[in-house]
Amino acid sequence: MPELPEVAYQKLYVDSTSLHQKIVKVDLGADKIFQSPKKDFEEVLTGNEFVASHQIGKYLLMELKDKGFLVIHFGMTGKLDYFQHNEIQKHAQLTLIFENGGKLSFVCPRKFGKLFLTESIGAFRKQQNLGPHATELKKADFHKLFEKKKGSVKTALMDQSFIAGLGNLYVDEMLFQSGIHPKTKSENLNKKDLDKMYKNMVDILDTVTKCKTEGVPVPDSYLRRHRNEEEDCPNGKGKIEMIKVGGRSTYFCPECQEVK
DNA sequence: CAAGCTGTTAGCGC
DNA sequence: GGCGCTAACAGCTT
Repeated sequence: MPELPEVAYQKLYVDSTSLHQKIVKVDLGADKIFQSPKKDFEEVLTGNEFVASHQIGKYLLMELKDKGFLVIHFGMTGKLDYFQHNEIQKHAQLTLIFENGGKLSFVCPRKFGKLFLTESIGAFRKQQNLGPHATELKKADFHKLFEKKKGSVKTALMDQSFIAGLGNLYVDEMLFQSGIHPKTKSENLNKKDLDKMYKNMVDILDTVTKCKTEGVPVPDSYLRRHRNEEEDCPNGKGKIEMIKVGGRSTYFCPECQEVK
């Protein structure tokens, strides 16, 4: 589920289903999900209610009426499920039962997700060493960030302490749309490259979030739709190739994305 | 059946 | 300390 646009979608989902309802019961799943003792989650959440939610990068912070936040990191396969019936999904790791009979599960089959309790957003951001949220980053600050950055541009963009919210899929998309080879060294990027990357980052995150909430696919011009080796590049010439960068499968078009 | 996957972390080497 | 690489985590899909 989880890069910035998907988490933004989960935020809307939870805002529209689960705010301002008293939690009457808490069911807890696998130990490894919980970053504080499980009994703390039970104590803090029981009788409490969500009043708002916030997002930093790939983290969703649910603000509690009686102080603090429940923080969700979705891992690779986490998602929220709000329901009224009695069948709890198979891999639910946390289920909250509200006073009105509604229930909210954090479902996470691969158990790469994490749940935290924290007192403040600032403290949590610091603790996790999170960089600026990608869609709140100003153009000038984006340029500034790259002044001191070395190594491959793809690795830089994936680094959550550098910029929070980008992952494998949308970093590939940004670089594709910007015509930049993923192995390009950050120090070799010029002003124009950075301008393009910034514009495309904002565009892509915005467009994908909209598509997600409207339930429509992303544009066919997106690499996302053609992320297979040997597939034709949506720009017309070239075939998509796969290489490893920073240990992650990286798709790009050798015709559109030159090495610098 | 083996390999790959939207994410993160630890450990190693340079 | 920074950067690159690997393995590990766990379950489902191809």
